[in-house]
Amino acid sequence: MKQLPEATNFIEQIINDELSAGKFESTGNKIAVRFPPEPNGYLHIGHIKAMCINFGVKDRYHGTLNLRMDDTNPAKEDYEYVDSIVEAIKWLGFEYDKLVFASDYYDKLYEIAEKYIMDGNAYVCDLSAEQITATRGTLTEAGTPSPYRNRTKEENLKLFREMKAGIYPDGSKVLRAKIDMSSPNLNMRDPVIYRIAHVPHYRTGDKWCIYPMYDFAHPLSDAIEGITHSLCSLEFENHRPLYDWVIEKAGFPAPVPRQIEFARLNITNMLMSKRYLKKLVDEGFVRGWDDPRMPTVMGLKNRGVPPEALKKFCADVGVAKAYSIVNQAQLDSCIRDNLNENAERAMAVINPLKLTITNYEGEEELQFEKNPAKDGAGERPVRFTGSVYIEKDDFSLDPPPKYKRLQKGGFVRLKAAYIVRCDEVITDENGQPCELKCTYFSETRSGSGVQSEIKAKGVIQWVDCKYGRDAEFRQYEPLLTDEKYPDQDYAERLNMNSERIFMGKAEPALAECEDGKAFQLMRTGYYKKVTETAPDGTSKLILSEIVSLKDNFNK
RNA sequence: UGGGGCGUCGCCAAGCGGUAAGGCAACGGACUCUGACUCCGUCAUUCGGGUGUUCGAAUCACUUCGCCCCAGCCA
Repeated sequence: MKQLPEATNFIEQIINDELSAGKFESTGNKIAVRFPPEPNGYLHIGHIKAMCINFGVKDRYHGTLNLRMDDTNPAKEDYEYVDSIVEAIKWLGFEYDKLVFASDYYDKLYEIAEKYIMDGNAYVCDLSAEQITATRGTLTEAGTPSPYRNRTKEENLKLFREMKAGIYPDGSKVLRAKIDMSSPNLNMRDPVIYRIAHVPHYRTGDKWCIYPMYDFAHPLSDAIEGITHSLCSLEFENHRPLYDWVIEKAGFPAPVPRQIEFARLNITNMLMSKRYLKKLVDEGFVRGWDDPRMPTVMGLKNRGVPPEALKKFCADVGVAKAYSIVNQAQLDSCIRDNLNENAERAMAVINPLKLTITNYEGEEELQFEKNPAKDGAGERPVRFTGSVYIEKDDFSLDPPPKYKRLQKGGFVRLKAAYIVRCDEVITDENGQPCELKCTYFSETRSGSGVQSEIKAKGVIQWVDCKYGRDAEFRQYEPLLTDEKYPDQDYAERLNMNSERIFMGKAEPALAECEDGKAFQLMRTGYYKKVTETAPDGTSKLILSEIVSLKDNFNK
């Protein structure tokens, strides 16, 4: 036996233990997992954790992973979602072995259901949904057996075939597993395993009018595919006895798949339930499932978050069984960390304030370092004419203690250019500064290496008035702080500006680079550049926020 | 109330009877043509509480408290 990989979480530890105990010797010690989303919505960051766990096991053990569409509820599922799921996984860079569908197994599942009937493990029940609920008992009281529980195999088989043939209306009959109506586990009290639904399925059309339930289809799909480990979230713990029962009664040979549960991902300020995400889309609070404010994979992608940052985040967060809510700061940190390495630096001002150098004439080309965090990133030219826009925040009429940027009579360095002194502040009718008149010191030219008497504590970014371009800045607020908020607060929060738009100035380099590229705007944050072309052919430069820079301005 | 789980630093999380890893956050300090980054340092005598077993416990036993999940013909 080859050496086992070092386990990075409790699931891998279990697998290692099983491997060393020889559990999978009969199947060549092959580990097989699956990722089983239901194609009824878009994948979100919570799914990324599940994928990291599953693909992680696949990679560590050189096993296989099936991407399985868990499509057993025709009322909710569609190709739109399967396409989006495949696209999301591809973007994340995960590679699965096979794309399969639970609906591929409908025939086999049906056969197994007939076997259950012949083995006396299932029966057709005529009780209504309400009656089934009423006779299921409570947490403390046993359920009462259905009057149809002891139908003969022949009768059950005939009825089940008739259900399949479509002669009964929706809800009139179901196939139930015959287990134990007094089990303390409600899932074992004769759960429904097949229901009638005269609803066309997006893949099988109207071939079927009876559909298997999750508790029946999922374990059997796992068994059919030879899955060794079926990893799912904590809420399925109560289903595990049923999972095992279903496979056992179907008669699959060992080794049989084992279900292992882990805690799902929660992040502060991030909505992680399909129900609410769908509400945001349906009620028009966002532009779609892939809106950059959405925690969906495609939303994150559009936001400009690198997939590697998401994987790093999942690795950092780990896998355990304890309920947890991770601070969003942890995600942001992973995103910044990645972008710090990979994003070029650029200058852009969101709230422009004009700064005119009174003693500068002509124009010149200066060099701007592309990325000081990355060796060999090099420099690129920036044009400078002595008339620039700076960020309003980078000037203060009434500077707090330790203020390092520009104030009247003070000095500051224009990044990659010169140190300037503010001589005069021109204010508007409200007393707000609208233009600064400054003096520059030629010996302080960036990169000149000249030692000057003139010193500046701060360095600020700027955009040249002549060469700068108009740009639209989009910044985002969390859509919701907690999905458990009552609906009232929820609506209020949605009404606040989750997307703020500013018109500002950006240096030409930003307009000229390729779309989708991430930049760090000096002192501001990481932004993704996109160009939007209007129907009339005019295009606008948009810089949308990925994550803001950490700032210690107030220390 | 029955059953199934979980409780280790502000937030995640290692630990598996031999004397509390790591990450995020925070806080000092250095560096800096980004108040970013980087770098150095600080940050659990204690593992929900109690009681036992043991030379020795976060790890075992008992007990107690708290939180989560389950009564869909959803997954």
